[in-house]
Amino acid sequence: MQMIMKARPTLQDVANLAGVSTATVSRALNDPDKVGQAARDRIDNAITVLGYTPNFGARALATNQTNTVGAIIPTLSNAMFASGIQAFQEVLAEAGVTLLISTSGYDPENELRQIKSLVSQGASGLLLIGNDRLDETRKYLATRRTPHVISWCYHDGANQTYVGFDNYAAAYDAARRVLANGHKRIGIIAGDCATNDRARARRDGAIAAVDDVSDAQVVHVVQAPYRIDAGRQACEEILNFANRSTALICGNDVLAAGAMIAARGLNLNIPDDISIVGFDDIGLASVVSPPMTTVRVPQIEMGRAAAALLLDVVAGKPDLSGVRLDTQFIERGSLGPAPTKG
Amino acid sequence: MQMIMKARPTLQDVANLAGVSTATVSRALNDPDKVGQAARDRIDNAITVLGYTPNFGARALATNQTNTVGAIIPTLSNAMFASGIQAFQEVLAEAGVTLLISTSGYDPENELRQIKSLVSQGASGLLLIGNDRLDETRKYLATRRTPHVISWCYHDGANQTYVGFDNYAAAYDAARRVLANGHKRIGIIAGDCATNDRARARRDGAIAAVDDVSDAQVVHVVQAPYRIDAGRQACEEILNFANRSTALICGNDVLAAGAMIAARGLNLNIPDDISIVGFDDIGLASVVSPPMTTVRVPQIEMGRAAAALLLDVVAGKPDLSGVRLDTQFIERGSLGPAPTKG
DNA sequence: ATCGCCAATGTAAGCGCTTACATTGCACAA
DNA sequence: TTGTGCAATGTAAGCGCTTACATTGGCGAT
Repeated sequence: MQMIMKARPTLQDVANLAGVSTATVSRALNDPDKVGQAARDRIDNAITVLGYTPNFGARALATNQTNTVGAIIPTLSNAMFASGIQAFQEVLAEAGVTLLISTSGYDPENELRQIKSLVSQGASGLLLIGNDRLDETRKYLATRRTPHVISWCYHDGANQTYVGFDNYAAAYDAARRVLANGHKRIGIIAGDCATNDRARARRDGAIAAVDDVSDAQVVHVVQAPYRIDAGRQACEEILNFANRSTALICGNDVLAAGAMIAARGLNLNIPDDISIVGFDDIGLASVVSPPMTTVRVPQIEMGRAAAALLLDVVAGKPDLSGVRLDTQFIERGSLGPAPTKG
Repeated sequence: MQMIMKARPTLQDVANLAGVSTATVSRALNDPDKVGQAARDRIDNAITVLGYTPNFGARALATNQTNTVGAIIPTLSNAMFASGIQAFQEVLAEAGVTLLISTSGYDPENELRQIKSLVSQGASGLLLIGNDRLDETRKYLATRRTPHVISWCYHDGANQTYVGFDNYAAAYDAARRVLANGHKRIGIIAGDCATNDRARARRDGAIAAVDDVSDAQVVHVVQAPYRIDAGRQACEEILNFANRSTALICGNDVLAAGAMIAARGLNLNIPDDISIVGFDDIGLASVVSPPMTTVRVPQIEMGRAAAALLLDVVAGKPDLSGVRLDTQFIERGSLGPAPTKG
């Protein structure tokens, strides 16, 4: 007895089994109302018997649409991106759109490469993070008229569709809160600013806030990649100076967590000896002790909004006004009044 | 003056501009050696002038391969998955393969739906997490002969390709270490076991270890979804009993972090009054205080290995033996000797 | 009984690419 | 000079699906 190894069944196979034409099967699949009850039943049956699944390529070719969008993010290792993307994907899935995902590792060249790859893989829209981008990338996007939305940041007026928040303003506000606690000597542990406009905006926002207060000053500004150990090391550097900062404003929670470890290592009490504030409010922030004061970023909401908007943009809806979300300063135990001079 | 809005250029357009046939252009793209220098130059030029990008659907249709694989994971919100997937994606990208991603939210029905969706979107291979799966899903995979690897767990002998670790054994080992510290009364905060074989294995492994020691016992076993607040609540429940556990073994670090908060809330000292151990060793574990004793899972390595193996499986390599990775018990401050009876 | 209309279905032409096979022409050997 | 062989290129047949257009037949109106 010979086992016939049939290849993946096609529309034609289904049509044959059901005794109808391929057109009818296609209609039964895409627009059931157009097909009679009897035929529909036979078709449904044939489909399950054969285990038929439509061929994506063929469909894409015939309809000229892929039902697929792509996202290029710096890294999934950052919890903030991960949960945002999670929300993003959920909304897409509800709309029957599939997500192609790729990471750039904060490298603009790599970002362009990934963009090209995803586009040629059929992404009909793109989610991009932040504003630091090669000119070539912008040109590519423009020439192709590739629909895209930019997230995790927000800017007015630019003819771009942003779904995000104002990193500068949020950092400015956070720094104000710190200053309101009487701190005069501020240290800043920024993220790696080279190819990261959000990190820059956060740093600059904080610096500006301090500069706006006459008797306060930024004593140290260092940069470190978003890793705990980097945060710790940066913090150790800063704290080893005489007359050190009484408050540390960090580029994100991971950095701040590293800083907290460093401070503890130096036998400093948080917040009595030194205050530390983070940014993002990832899960970790509320678990460390003391709980971390930070800036809550609406990751989930941002992901959802970005998906909704991208879907609109891809569908050619004319409204590309973007969405600006609010951040919230979350005060927890790691921020306290400036120590009174001993 | 009228602006002619040319549609996306096709191979044909490139061929016309370069004065060659489409076949030659296609060859120039896929197998440059087969094309003369002169023609190749003209083609390259035409491509950049036109801004040509190959049409994915057409290529997929013609070659019957998509260069795309899919991953269905429970959630990206869990740092462990996020960083594993990150590694997974990086390896794929190096191989020129694109990743379709989807989340199931630990729901088997949803998993099946997502699998079907990704397959029909052209995924030629799948990364799946764990072993809890609808029979229908297994059947679907088998009928279709959809290449797939299963990760985040490991089993011998089954004719499945696993890339992961033995959750049961790891939990058993962790519990042994706890017992070695003299603890006799053990509490277990397991993850949600209903549709999660890893959570079950971890719970059962820990229970078995305790059972294997004659004078120790499991005093409480509760389940909680992998969320900090759930972990805290579960812990509060457990600790409110008289004669409570002296050590808590948790289904993952997030749960353990919640437990630590609860313990602190009850004014218990960790580890003097109560020891707490987690599982996964996500970033958070080393940041909390005291630092968390946990089981390190080789997330990155697992992601990379899964990608490599999936690529092989898709390519039809016969060796589907799978990869078993080791976990490591990481002893930190949250585990201490059992308190001596006051 | 006839006609017209419309729902149900079929026919067949692509969609943009790859590739087996056919053709061309040039370098080299005899 | 005439073949030969081979690299370079062209021709054209699909890949599996959608869809505009054509066809069919049953029903109500006349």
